[in-house]
Amino acid sequence: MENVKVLIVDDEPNIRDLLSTSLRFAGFSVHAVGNGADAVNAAEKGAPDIILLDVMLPDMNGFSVTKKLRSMGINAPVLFLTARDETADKVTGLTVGGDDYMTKPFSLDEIVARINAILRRTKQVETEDSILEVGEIKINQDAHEVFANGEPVDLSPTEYKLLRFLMSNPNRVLTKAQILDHVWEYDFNGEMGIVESYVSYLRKKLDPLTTEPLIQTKRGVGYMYKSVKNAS
Amino acid sequence: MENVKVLIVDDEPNIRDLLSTSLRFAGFSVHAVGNGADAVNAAEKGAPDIILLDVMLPDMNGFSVTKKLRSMGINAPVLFLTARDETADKVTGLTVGGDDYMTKPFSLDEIVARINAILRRTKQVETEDSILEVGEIKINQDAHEVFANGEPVDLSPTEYKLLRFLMSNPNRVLTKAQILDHVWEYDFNGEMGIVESYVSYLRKKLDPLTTEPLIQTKRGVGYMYKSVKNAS
DNA sequence: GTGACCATTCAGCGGATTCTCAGGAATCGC
DNA sequence: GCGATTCCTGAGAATCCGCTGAATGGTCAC
Repeated sequence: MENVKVLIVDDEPNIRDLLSTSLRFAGFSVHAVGNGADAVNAAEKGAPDIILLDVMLPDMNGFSVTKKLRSMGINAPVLFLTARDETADKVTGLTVGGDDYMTKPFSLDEIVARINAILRRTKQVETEDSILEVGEIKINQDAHEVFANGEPVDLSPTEYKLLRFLMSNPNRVLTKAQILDHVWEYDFNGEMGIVESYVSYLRKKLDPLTTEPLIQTKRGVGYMYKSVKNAS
Repeated sequence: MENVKVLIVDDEPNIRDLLSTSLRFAGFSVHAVGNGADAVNAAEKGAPDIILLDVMLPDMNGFSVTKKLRSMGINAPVLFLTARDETADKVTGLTVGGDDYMTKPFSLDEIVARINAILRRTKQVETEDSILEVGEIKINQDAHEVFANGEPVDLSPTEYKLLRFLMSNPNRVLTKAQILDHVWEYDFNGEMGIVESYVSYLRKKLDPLTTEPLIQTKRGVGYMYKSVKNAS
C-alpha cells in the first residue's frame, strides 16, 4: 500500500476536503480537482492509480470524462460518486471493467474499503489483503462475510461496517465521535447513542461465539476491540 | 519532542493564556491568536505542527478556518475545542484524518496528552511513546490500560488522569494546587481534599500490586511519584 | 399491499463515578 | 509528651454513563 495515487474530482469543496483529508490520512497520495477539464489534465500528468469521480460536474459529466480519459490511454479504475436519488441505470452503464460507484452521502470507512477493493481487483498496485483477521474474528471483505471462530455470523450492513472499523484499529480506544465520523455517513445528524445500540447488537451476535467479549467498553472514553492480551 | 510548534486559536484571552502558559511549560513552542483571519496568517508563516482551534470564533467558525487552511496546503492536524453543551451534530466530521476534539472545560494534562496522541498518530514529528512506564507501573495510552508489574489495574477516568500526571513528573513533588490545576477541569471550584481522596483511591488499587508504595506524601507540600531509589 | 428487515430514537434500569464531609490517624514543633 | 496541623479513608448522596428492550418509521422484495 505504498504511494497509491488517488485523483479526486468533485465540484463541492466540502466533499473534496473531506475526502482529501481522510484519504491522505489513510495513507494515499491525494490530488483533488473541481471539474472535468482539470481532471483530464491532472490524470494525464499525475498518472493516478484510481480516480474518484463525481458523476455530476459543472462542465462535463462523468461519462464524458471517462471517455476522454480512456481515449487518451488512461486506464486507471474509476470510483463514481453519485447522488442517491439519481437512478441506478444512469450509473450502471458506467461501471465497466474494474469500475464501481458509491452513492452520496457515504461513510469514510466505506470509501476506503471500496478503494482497496478496486485496487485489489485491478491488481495494478499492491494493496491490502481482502481478509481481515484479528483475534477470533475473520472478515472476508470481498464477500462481506464474517466468521467468529469459523462460525458464520450474519450482520446487517451497519453492523458490518462498525465491526470492520473496530477491527482495523485493534487495541486502541475509539471515541463514539470517531466511530460516528468514520462508520456513519458524513451528513449523519443524530446522537451518539446509536453507537451504543450497534455495539450492543454486535455483542449480542458475536459474544456467544467467542471465548471472551471482544468489544470492551472504556467508560467515559469509548470502545476498544481487543485482540491479544498485553502481557509484555 | 524537540521544538514542536503549536498554534492556539481562541477568542477568550483567559483560555489563550492558560493554554499558552501550560503548553509552553510542557515544552512546546507556542503561538496564540484570537480570530480566524489571524489564524490563517499565522499558520501560513509559522508552519505549526498542530493547531488548537476553538470551533466558535468571532469572525469565522472552525470549519471555515480548516477549509481555508487545507486549501492553502496546510495539513497540520487540528484539535478542535468546543463547548460541552453543543450537541453531537456539531461534532460530526471533526475527527476526520488525524484530527480530534475536546470539550470545554478541559483539563490541562488531558490536552497535553491529546496533543501527543495526535502527533503520534500523524507521525509528522517525533514524539513520545504511547507507552508510559515509570518504575513498576506501565500505562498504555492508546488503550487506556494500566499495569502494575504486569497485572492489569482498573481505574476510573479521573484516577487514570491523576496517575498519568504523577507519572509524567516522577521524583518531583507536586502540590495539591498543581495537581488540581492540571488534572481537573479548569473551572473546577471544589476543595483540594478531593486530591487526597483520589490519591487514596489510587493507593488502594496500586499498592497491593507493588513492592513499595509509589505515591509518597510530602507533608505540608504535596505528593511525589517515586520511581528509582536515591542512594543517598 | 404485506411482511421482513433495518436504522434510529428513547426511556428506564443499574451500576460506576464524582465529590463532600467528618472522625480518626499520623506527623510536627515545642 | 502534647497540642496543632495535616493527612487518610470510609460513608453517603447526587449524578453520570452505558446497556438494553421497545417503539417508530422507512425500505425493499415479492
